[in-house]
Amino acid sequence: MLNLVLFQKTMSKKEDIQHDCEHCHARYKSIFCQIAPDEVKIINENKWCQSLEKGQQLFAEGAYPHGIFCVNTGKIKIHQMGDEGREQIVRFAKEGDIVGYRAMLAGEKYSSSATAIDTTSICFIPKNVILSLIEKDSNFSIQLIKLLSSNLKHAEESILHLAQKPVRERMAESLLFLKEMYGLEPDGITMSVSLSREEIATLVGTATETAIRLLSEFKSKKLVSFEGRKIQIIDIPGLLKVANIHD
Amino acid sequence: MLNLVLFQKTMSKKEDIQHDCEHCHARYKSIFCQIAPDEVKIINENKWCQSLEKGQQLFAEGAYPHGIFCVNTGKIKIHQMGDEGREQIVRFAKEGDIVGYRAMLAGEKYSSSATAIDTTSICFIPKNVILSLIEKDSNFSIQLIKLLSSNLKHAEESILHLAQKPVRERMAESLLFLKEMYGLEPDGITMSVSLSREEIATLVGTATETAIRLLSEFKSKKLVSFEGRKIQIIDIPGLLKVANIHD
DNA sequence: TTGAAAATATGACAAATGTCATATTTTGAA
DNA sequence: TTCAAAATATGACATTTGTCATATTTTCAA
Repeated sequence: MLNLVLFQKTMSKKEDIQHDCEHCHARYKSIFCQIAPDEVKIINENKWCQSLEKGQQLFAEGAYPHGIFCVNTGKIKIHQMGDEGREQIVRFAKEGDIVGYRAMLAGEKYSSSATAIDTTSICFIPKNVILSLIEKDSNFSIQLIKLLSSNLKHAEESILHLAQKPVRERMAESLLFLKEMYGLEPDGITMSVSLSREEIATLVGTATETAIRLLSEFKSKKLVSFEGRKIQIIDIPGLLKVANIHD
Repeated sequence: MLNLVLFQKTMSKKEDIQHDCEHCHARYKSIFCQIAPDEVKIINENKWCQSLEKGQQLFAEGAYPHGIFCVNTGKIKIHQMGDEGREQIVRFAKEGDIVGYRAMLAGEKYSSSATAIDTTSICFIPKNVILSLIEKDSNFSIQLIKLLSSNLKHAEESILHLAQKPVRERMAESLLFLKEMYGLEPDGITMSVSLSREEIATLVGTATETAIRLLSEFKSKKLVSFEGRKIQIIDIPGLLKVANIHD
């Protein structure tokens, strides 16, 4: 227990507010949506909340996981470092998503890093709490299994697309994906997520210059418009066509 | 039950031998290695064994899963169809591996197809048996979770490599991967798995001609040698170097 | 505000990879 | 065995994509 207290002290900052899991809006959207009230209470008593500024790292490749993170509000990117020191984004997380669970469940070091791409509030839930929940609640296990299955499906789709689709198609697809993932601002066209050209490039799997050129091309073709990092989705059918997505 | 009997009749062929799960060599290597004897009995009574010739398809993208397949002996490729009708291999399975579980657990249609790449013997285990096992045995759930985690880790590594490594590096890496996955023949150098150049290309994520050229290059550099589809691994340190793999 | 650093943009070019055409070899069925 | 079809191999070339150089713009701290 002493360890945990020390750990919490290290992680906490003055501004961090400890939320109440029972009424947590993020929990209803998460894998914890169906667990018993008793279990919610246990999580509530053992969890630890933390705020992250945009750009702040949650965990790093190679470190050992001590629990999982549940995103309360905000946006997280999961990324890996390639040979030439070039980052590759492999997944995103938003409200209700959990992060850092793959390595913890496998009992391995993190194979990816996680970094906030917006102001983010997360809760940390210690490993022993999760493991005992798996033991007690088979429905929770099924939620976890479905989550992993969904991630695996998306990852295998990415493999297919990286191997076979040209960069232009992947760029259009990535823009549509970001729109689905994080939605639009109240104006109905501006994407809620704001990424640098370099980050977009590492998501698409291309050079930063190529990403910039393609975005400019899409702008001139009136598929999107942008002012700096604020990107507006103008022509969804057009983007679907460029992405070579039909049905 | 009638449905199941009909299904089994459709799947079975005269030559198919019904193995005994209790002493199954493949089970010891599988996610079923730790389950209780009672559960083994239930699986044994409900499973159905089937033989597949090289090239025979086990299931197809878009179909609905009714259970999972456990590989007894042989080799299976998991592949997806791309836009231009080009196949992409996303995973392999061997003795003790289970196949077709991702879609079944997620309650979705298959997102990939599975095809034997060698004479293969598999056992089919109905969905209800697996689901009740998850419910009863949390240790089994953990095995499943670890399996999915491992697949996800490999998939995300593939994403990184497809996005960032040149084809030559990926080819060397794929050859080393196949050697690890399926091992070598008794001579200690010939790879046990036999794939067409086209299949190797769809694993590496490149054009068939490029795959052929790279293999010829590796042969001339004495990294490998081959006679048709029988590939010998000659220089492992050399291949590791070409693959840009260090530590 | 101002200036340096970072991010974005664009051109010119190089390199990697894919495509097409066409041999050559291998395979498998008649 | 024999022949046609499929697989493998190779050259020539086109295309895509990446790299490098260099502007231009934006950002942010002093």
